[in-house]
Parts: sequence; structure tokens; C-alpha cells
Amino acid sequence: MVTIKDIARVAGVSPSTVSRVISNHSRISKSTSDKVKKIMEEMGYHPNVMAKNLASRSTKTLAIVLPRPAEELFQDFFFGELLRGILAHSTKAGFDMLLSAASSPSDEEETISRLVKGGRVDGVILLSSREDDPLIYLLSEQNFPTVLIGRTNKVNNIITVDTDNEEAAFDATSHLINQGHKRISFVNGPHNLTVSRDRLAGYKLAMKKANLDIHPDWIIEGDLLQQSGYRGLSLVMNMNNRPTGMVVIDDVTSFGVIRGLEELGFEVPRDVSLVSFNNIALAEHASPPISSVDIGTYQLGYSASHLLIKTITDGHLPQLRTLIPHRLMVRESSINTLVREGHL
Amino acid sequence: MVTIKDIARVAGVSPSTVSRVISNHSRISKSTSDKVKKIMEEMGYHPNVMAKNLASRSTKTLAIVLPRPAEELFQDFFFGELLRGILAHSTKAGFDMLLSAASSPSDEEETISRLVKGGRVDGVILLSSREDDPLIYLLSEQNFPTVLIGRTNKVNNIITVDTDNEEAAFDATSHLINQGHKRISFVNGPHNLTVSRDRLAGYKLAMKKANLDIHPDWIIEGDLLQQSGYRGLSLVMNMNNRPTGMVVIDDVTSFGVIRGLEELGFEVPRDVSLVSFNNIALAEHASPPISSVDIGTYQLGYSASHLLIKTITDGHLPQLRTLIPHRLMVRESSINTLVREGHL
DNA sequence: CTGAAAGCGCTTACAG
DNA sequence: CTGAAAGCGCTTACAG
Repeated sequence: MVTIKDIARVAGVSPSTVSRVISNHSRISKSTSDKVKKIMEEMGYHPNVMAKNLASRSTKTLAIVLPRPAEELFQDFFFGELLRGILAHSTKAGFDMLLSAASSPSDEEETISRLVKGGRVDGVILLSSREDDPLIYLLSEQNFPTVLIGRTNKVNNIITVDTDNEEAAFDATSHLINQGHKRISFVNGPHNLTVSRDRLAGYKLAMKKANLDIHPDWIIEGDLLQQSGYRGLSLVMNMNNRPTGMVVIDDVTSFGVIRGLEELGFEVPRDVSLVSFNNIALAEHASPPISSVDIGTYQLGYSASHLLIKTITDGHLPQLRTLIPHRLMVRESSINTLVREGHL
Repeated sequence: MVTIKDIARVAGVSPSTVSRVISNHSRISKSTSDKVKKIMEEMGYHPNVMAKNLASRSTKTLAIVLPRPAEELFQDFFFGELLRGILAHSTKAGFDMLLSAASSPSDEEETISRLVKGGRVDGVILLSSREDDPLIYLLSEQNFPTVLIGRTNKVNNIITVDTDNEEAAFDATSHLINQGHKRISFVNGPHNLTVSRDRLAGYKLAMKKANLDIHPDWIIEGDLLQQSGYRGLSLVMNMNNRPTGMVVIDDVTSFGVIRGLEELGFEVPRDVSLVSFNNIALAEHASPPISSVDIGTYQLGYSASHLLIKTITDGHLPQLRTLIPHRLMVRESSINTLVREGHL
């Protein structure tokens, strides 16, 4: 393995000088720099990352903490896009990403402790936001550079990047209301995720603003990919005044809803107009194509990395909370001419 | 920051001894070990990972190289599951995972070079296998511990973990044949991926074995989520003797196929029986639920990590090629009683 | 079973 | 603009 010393010897300079050439130090003569660079090239020199990190007391590495298995199906489908956004920025900024997952919560804390306290990484990105996530407290206490994709009101020293989920749900619900729907159901996701609460709130707000009542049963709480959710759906659709519109927590759940409705003999959008969130790639290719709020997933990841690296580099917190714009993509699932014409 | 020296001082032993306690060295007295461990606990000691890596000349870190953007949609949906498998094992084995992506091919080589030659990682997992992937040559030349999820016949010193894709496609096709289908179409994926070639070969083999002819147009080559694919589909379905069965390269593409068929006025499985591959989570929740070959995605990842770490630890290559078993999950999309009864 | 010492490959004040 | 020297926090033969 060729080291800085080898280069120094061949170039007839000191190791310090070679080091300075590598880091583009300002006060180094062009001629020396050129000579050293040429020799590095010739000898196939690659700086030893570990040595560099140890000496400079920084790792140029961030950790991404994946959500727990139980919540993963929910995320799996915009996950890739999120990672791509994170990586696009971090690579450009010269940071590596360490991927971390945990089998159990206690495991998780131990893993993160090791990375954080062992100086393995300079910062952490948390991909999902549960209420009372112990990791948030752990990182906040350490005052460790952290960005959470989501939100928390428990601590005030970690950065959050998020969708304005309340507004997004308000927009999605209003879209249905504007088309003439009066009875609109909301299909929720896991309780402990902040995104579930925020989107539910936005739905309620839109209904209230339009002076529309919400029947308690219209809010379906079970997991729509499981039996529990199917029962709730069946209950709602058998009501005398069944909903003609549905706002669904995310696109993946929409697949379950559409399938469930079909089994009950209903068709989207003929009998029910549907709109959901995240705009995963398959939303567009579903039958029917699903109307969905695009939350700028890639941008969410890109910004998370950007803000984290900025914090690390500047040594102080930037703006604590950043919202990424969203946009409703209207497709077949929410377009029903019958409703608009007052036949339903 | 508390270091090994601090612990040594407080415990009244030498740093070497503390180091040996940490690494569970065999010849250390129980009493010393207990004393030192207690003090480490009390002082909140966490070993500095970088220093450890530098001194021991190993990083306990692997790199995962993500497929390029162009190929990602294809992979996005079993991606999460694959990563989960990899992480499950590597975490257990005490290895960290570095995530690497590349915007351009040249970028990619540079990134990997930096990681590999800079001693940043001990091994690499390549997530997708293109023909003539320059990364494969790069890693093979360096004789660097590498496992490829897929296959290659270009080099003989990197480990591969794969599905027997030819057999999987043979099974899927035979499933349709056994139900009485005689005219079966194959919807292919990107040409440069080995998985496309292997599955096509398996389809051909099954047809041949059953003495069934393959009309050239039945093999649809365009991207089914794009116009190009739709044209091919339309062509095939307008033939006099249109296919009654379809074998589709992967579940994501199946969504496009089902949607395209619908637009042409055909229904699955009423008019066309369909089976595809990968068994992503949504396959089960699609309308209709999609029959799919489960390729043991998690196991694929788990084995990849296992074999790579074994290679690194043992210092020599284990079995070069490992095949993970697959299993056809039969669902509604491929069950058509009409065909079975000879009405179609 | 334990310690003193050298070393892993860099960086970075300090001095000139 | 450049060099000598100390140091980052560990590991690991070597010696006892």
C-alpha cells in the first residue's frame, strides 16, 4: 500500500507538504503541488480514509436510521426515492452514508450509541417520526447533529424536514369536496406516526371548513392491508349513507382499499372517488391510476442531507424546521363525472 | 471524550490491558476484566471506531452499491427487503454498511475506487448485475472481497448470490401450461440485465419442452410502464390467435401490463392469465392479486452479507455461486377456470 | 497474565 | 511556502 510517506520520499518533500497538497492548502506553490499530484497519480496513491478521519477528528460520514420493520411496508415504496435524494446531496458534499437498522428498540439505541459516541459518524438522519421516539431523546441529549424527516415537539435542538401534512390532507380533501362530494371517509395509518395524526387533522379541517359533518365510522383506523382494516371498510360501505369519497393515508394503503372495495362490489372511481398521498411510482400505473399528493420525496431527502451537513460544517443549527412543497396529482381514481353532475 | 488511557489510569492498569479486555482477549484474568469493564461502564467509555480501524487495519464496514437510476424503478420495490436482509446479517456480525450510489458511470468507478483503495471498506456488495459492468472488472482486478447479487461469467474471483432465474421462469411458464394455456407471451425487462436474459431463457425452455410454438411477437421487449411497451402489448393482443397467458419479468411491470390490457378491453384473469416474479408486497394486494415467484429476497440479502463477511474473515473464497430457492405463489391473476375447461 | 513501546497513516500548530 | 514533531486513540508483537 502506498502512503503519504512514499509520495513524500519520491517527490523529495516532507509528508506535511504532501498532506497539504491533498487538502488543497492555500499556501503551497503551484510547482510543488503539480509535482506531488503527478507522482500521486503515477503511484496510484489513495489517501487512507481511516487515518485521515482519526487525525482530523471528523468522519465525513452520516448515519441513516431506517424505520423499524413493523412500519416498513408503509415506507418501503418511497424509501428508494428518499435515499436517492439523500445520497445525491451527500455524495456531492463528499459525505458517506452509513445505513443502520435495528431488530429491536434496545438494539437500536445501542447501535446508535456506538456510532455516535464512538465517533463513527458526524451526524444522523432519522427517516421516520414516531411520537416519543427514544432515539430522538438520545440524540438530543448528546446535542448530536441530527435531522428528522418528520416532526417532533419534544425537543428543540434537532432539525426537522417535513411535508406540511395537515395542509396536504386539507388539499386532498378539498379536491374531493370541490367535485361535489359531501360524504368523505378517511383511512388512517399507524397511530404512533406523526404523519397519521397530521393528515387526519387536515382532513377534519377541510370538512369543517366546508360545513360537512364527519360520521365517526368514516374514519377507518385498521390496517387496510389486513383484516382489521377490511372490517372497517365493510362497515362504512354498508351504511345507508355511504361515503362517495375517500382520503387514504398513503398510496400503498390505497391498493388495499381499492381491492377491498372491489370485493364489496364497489368500483373506483365509479362508486367511490379516492385520493391518497406520497405519489409512489406505482400510483400512476395502478388500475385505475391513483390521484395522489406528491410530497417531493427526493427533495425531502436532499434537503435533509443538505441541512445536516450544513449544521456539521457551520457548527450551529440552521433554521430548525423546513417544509417541502407538495402538489396534488389528479388522476382517474378521483374523477367521477356522476358526482359532479349530481347523480350520486 | 474518554479514551482507553483514562480507563487505564483509573483502573490502575496499562492501556494494553484495557484494549485486551475490550477485545475479550483470552489470557486476561477475570478479576482485571471485571474491574476494567466496571470502570468503562461508569465512565461511559465508547471505543473510538476510527482509531480501532486504523490500528487493526480493518474497517468492519461493507459498501452496498445501488443500481443506477435508470434501472432503479425495476428494483425499488424489493430493494427495502434486500437491504433488510443484508443489514440483519451484517449487524449481527458486527459490520456496518456504507451506502453508495452514483450519478454517472465514471463517478461510480471513482467513488468505489476511493472506498476500496482508500481502505474505507473491507468488502463490497453489488446489488444488480448488468452484463459487462465495469465495477465487476475493477473489483475483480483488485481481488477485492465482493459479492454480486446476480451473476457474471466474465470473472472468476467474485462471489455471486442469485435466484435460478431460468428455473424460476420455467416454473412460472409451466404453471400456465399446466392450466391448459398454449399461447403464452413473455414480457421482458431491460436487455442489459442478466435477469432478463435468464428468465426469457426459462420461458423458452418450458415452451419447447411442452412442444408449444413461440410467435416472435409474443416476446414483448419495450418498457411496459412506457409507450414503447404499450405498443408491443397492443400488437400482440390484436393478433388473431392472441395469447391467453403472460409471463412478466417482474411484479412492477405487471402493474403496467394489467393497466395496458384494461385499456385494450381485456381483463385479468378472465381473458389473460398472468404470472410474474419477485413477489413484492403489493403483488398480493393488487386487483387482481398477482401470481408471483417469490425469490426469497430477504434471504438473498442475508446470504450476500454472510458470504462476504465469511470471505473477509476466512481470507479465502467460499463456494463461488449460491442459489437461493424460489417458490411460485399462485393467486387470482393466473387462475382461469375457462381455460382449464377448454373454453378459451 | 500484564506492560512498555512501536506503529497504523494521516493532520496541524509551531517555527522558520 | 515548507519541514520537524507531536498527536489522533487504538492494537499487537515482544518480553517477562
